[in-house]
Amino acid sequence: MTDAPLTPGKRDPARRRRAIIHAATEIIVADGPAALTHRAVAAHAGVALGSTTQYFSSIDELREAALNQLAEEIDESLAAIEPFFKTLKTDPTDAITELLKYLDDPRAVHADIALMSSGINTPSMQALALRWSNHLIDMLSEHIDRERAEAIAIYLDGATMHAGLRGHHPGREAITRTVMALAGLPMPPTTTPTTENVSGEPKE
Amino acid sequence: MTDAPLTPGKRDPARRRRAIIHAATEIIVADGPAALTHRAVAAHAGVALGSTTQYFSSIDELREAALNQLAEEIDESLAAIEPFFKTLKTDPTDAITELLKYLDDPRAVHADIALMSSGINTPSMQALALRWSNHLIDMLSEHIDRERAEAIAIYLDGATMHAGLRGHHPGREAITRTVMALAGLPMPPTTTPTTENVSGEPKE
DNA sequence: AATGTACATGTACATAAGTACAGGAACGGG
DNA sequence: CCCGTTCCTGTACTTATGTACATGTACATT
Repeated sequence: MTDAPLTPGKRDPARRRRAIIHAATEIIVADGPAALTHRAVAAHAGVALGSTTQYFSSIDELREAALNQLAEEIDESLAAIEPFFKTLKTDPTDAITELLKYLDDPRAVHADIALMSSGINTPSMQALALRWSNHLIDMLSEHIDRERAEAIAIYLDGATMHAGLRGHHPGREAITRTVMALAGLPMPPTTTPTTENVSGEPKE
Repeated sequence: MTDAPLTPGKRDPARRRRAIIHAATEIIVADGPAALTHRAVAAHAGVALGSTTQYFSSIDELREAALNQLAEEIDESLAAIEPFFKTLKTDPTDAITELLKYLDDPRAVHADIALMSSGINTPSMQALALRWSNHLIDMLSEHIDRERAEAIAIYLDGATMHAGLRGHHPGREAITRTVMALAGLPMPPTTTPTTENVSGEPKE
């Protein structure tokens, strides 16, 4: 379970395997699933080329293992967010704070995008790509109806893509208003007055 | 401008170039930007390998040309949708119908996803990936305020990813309700009674 | 018809990547 | 200390791909 660097030559299959998968996730997060090569993983993990082929019967299996790892991480983040949805209706502040943590985390954002990209072009990865989305919908469905839960999940997927592309998200206020609108809930009273525009007319 | 198959050996640079770009777009749409190879393009376009290297100084330039073509197509679809946004506030039916045409078109959906994927991992493609999103936001901003326009654009990006992954979109009714909620507008009166759930409580 | 130019084709070569494997090193048990 | 097993390493081979280029072909010009 330690994260110390591997000693070359030393026998430690479990840790070596983890180091290889971890290096693979970093490459995928940085450059996308298509950029994964044995040699890049070996260089990044500090192991010999042969080690990257020993634990996985093909590069596709290695990629799959790395994507599974990323999906796992996302699932854990999601589980950590879940409790905060309980107060979504009364005060969404905490739930939004947790969502922002995710959108502010480049690794999480790019991991999610890598999963979606994989699911698009690799049928066997579709289920994995949809896992976190389905999980989120299920969690939200405990508190709001399913159609709205799906709408919020879809919006957050879009927000993920935008965050990945633009390097930033729409901001706490905008996201709060959007999620509340999708949840069919009124905005909670705020201490600082909001510049809400109820009419929907353009401002300028 | 004709689309008839190319005659091998015949000299027709302009059409050949278009055929190559078109073949490249089909490969990108089908298997993603990373799957593009000169040989795949040559086979798909029915031209010699050498022809695919003649018009573009590198495979990256060919990919870029193909992605530009796809962005062009999306821009045109978007321009076709624009007029229908004028009645968004009074009756969104037509606008939603146009959006559904896009979400129901696998080529358009996968083209959009390919652009986003490229923008994620290739900085020089970011601007292109954001073009249609920005265009849509500008169009919507003519009728609703900018924050809501952005929210709708982000939701539609998410809907695009979902459509690509699941093979279907949430459905006309759900999309209509979602877009209206994001626009800050009430649902228009319907002939068939809607099963609207104003409270936001889960149904079951 | 002759001919030069621009285009098209296929081959050839260099590089990169996946994979196999032979040899060596570490570790556990005698 | 010896030895067998398991793991680690690096090299070598095969295939795929990008790219260069020599050759061939169509077509415009004369």
